[in-house]
Amino acid sequence: MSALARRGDLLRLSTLFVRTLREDPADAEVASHKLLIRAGYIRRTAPGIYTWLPLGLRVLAKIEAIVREEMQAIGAQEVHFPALLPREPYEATGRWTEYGPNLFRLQDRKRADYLLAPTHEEMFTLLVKDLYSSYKDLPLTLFQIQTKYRDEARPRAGLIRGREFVMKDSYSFDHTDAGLDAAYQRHRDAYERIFTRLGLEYVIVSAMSGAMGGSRSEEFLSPSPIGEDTFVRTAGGYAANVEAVVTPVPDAVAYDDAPAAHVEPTPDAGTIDALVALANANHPRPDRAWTAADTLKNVVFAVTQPDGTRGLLVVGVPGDREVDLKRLEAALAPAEAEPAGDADFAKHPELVKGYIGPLVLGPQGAQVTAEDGTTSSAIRYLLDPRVVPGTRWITGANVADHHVFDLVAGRDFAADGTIEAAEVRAGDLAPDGSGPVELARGIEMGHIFQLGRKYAEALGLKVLDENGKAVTVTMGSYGIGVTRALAALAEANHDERGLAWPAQVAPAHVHVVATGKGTEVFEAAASIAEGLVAHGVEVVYDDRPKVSPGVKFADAELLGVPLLVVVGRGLADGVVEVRPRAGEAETLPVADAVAAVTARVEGLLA
RNA sequence: CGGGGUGUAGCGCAGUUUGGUCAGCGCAUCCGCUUUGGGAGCGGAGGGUCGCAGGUUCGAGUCCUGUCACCCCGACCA
Repeated sequence: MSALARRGDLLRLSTLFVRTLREDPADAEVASHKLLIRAGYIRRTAPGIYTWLPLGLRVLAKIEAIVREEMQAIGAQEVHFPALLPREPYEATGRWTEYGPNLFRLQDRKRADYLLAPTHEEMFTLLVKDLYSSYKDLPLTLFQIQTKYRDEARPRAGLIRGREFVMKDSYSFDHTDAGLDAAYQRHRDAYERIFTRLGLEYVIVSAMSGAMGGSRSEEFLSPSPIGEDTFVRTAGGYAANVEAVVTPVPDAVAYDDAPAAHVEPTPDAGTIDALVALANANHPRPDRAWTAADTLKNVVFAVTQPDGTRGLLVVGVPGDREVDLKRLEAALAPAEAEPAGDADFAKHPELVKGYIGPLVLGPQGAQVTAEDGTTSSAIRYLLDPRVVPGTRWITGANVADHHVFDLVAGRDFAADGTIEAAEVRAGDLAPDGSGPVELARGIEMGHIFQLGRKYAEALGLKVLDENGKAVTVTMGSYGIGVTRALAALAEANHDERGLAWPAQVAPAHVHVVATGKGTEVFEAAASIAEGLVAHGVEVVYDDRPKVSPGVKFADAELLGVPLLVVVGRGLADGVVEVRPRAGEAETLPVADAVAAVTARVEGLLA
């Protein structure tokens, strides 16, 4: 069966609402942004907010159609919520406040609070609660393709990160964990089909479910240097967002022969570099030189919990690594962390800047007793997983200008736990044993995760099970950034001349150019264009009469329609040219043009 | 929120240091003629309260004060 419709669309450039620009817009940095503006697909309306012109809207609709088909294929049913929502449901889950300044808020004439939805978990949950009450109704998967609003602090890169964007979000509802697993896997498979059909290279990386409180979570990234996400992968198949990378834990080391810890004067060694230099000068190792990796760096952060309480956290990492704030926050979510300020240090005189060591931290430091009788460290101390028992360190002695040497983990100090906060570097070993990782960047186009019962609990979504007992429903949440996928497609499919869409999402299949003077070329070109349309092919026809060939070719390359048909000087010999957007031209007899080009289009869509 | 930068015609820019033929250039648009296989030529035309508000001055894109907006780099997310 042909992928073509019964009749295609004919877009005449003489009347199509488009104006191409010869120069890049000044405010665009990335290729997709520049080209989508230059080719007349979108126009900027406000920061991070874009108007869709006919060509852009056609591409968007094709992407949506593919997403919709594949969602329906896994049994998901489409619904559509308002983008404008009342405050109450978001109040119930705490997100009215938790979402913070990223939430677009407004009031109606009665001063009632509303919001422009950044995502619709609450609404889906409440809708199912409204209609369903039995396990027999489950499993259920609902989805919508909706415009979402987030008042991003910094919109960037055109469609890559906008304040208004189109997202497909779906939610699965099950009463068993096994059901959730199955729904998750169905979505994962569907996403693979979607991105394959879009003609987009993708990498599935494990992700942090973070604040959403789920268990399993993966992201679909389009590898691209302009992507905002950093991920790691190995030749052996491991792939993870840097935030989710797990550090392999080394074996514990025997320390029977380790000398006792000893404090040494280290004047002006407040930095790791200075410390290493000084250690090598004054306390050389017999076997090799000291390196930064022999030092234990203790970095102080202020951590703010969602309820507003603030406390100090010290993270201990090998001195050759920085603490990656993104990884730290991902590990601490939903709490937020920031480097400790002068005020924090002032409250804790035991923290001597540049000379902080484990002996005043965590279990070694002061303890506080909570109302319920449990005790915890006054200054929480978490270690990098590499700091295993038996490892020896040079680290701060908590006295200005002094460090302690041969401080042995497990013998001389302990911590309140470990944390994945150290930076990930190329060459680090993957946790699954598949070898060293490489780092790359990608555009996050999709995210699937097992939400669990968080929203169902908060909003009281329960069903009666086989025993007539009310059980809380478990949910999965699955998103695809539709407008972002369009931008990722533009990023992945362009050259210096313009866009180059895969046929499945291109605004049209064929771009017919009539060049030359005289009415014959235009009559022949129009006849071919109409013939193609009659066969179901979507055609852009450049019928502009007084436009030079150079302009027409340049516009064709800018617009990025996959096949170009040139009707011009060859007409005298009874031939026209066909050439792919990035490929060699070949000539065809005029009489065969419609059939041959139609066949090529069908080949591209297959 | 921290750092950097920019606001002059639909788009891209010059002019601001050194107040006074400074309201300009290219692209785009409109009219006429020519041109028609790689962003054409000639002639003509329309279009800007120089981000906004005060101030200095005989005179302000130009100097002063304030203010707003936007873009880029870092902390958040589809």
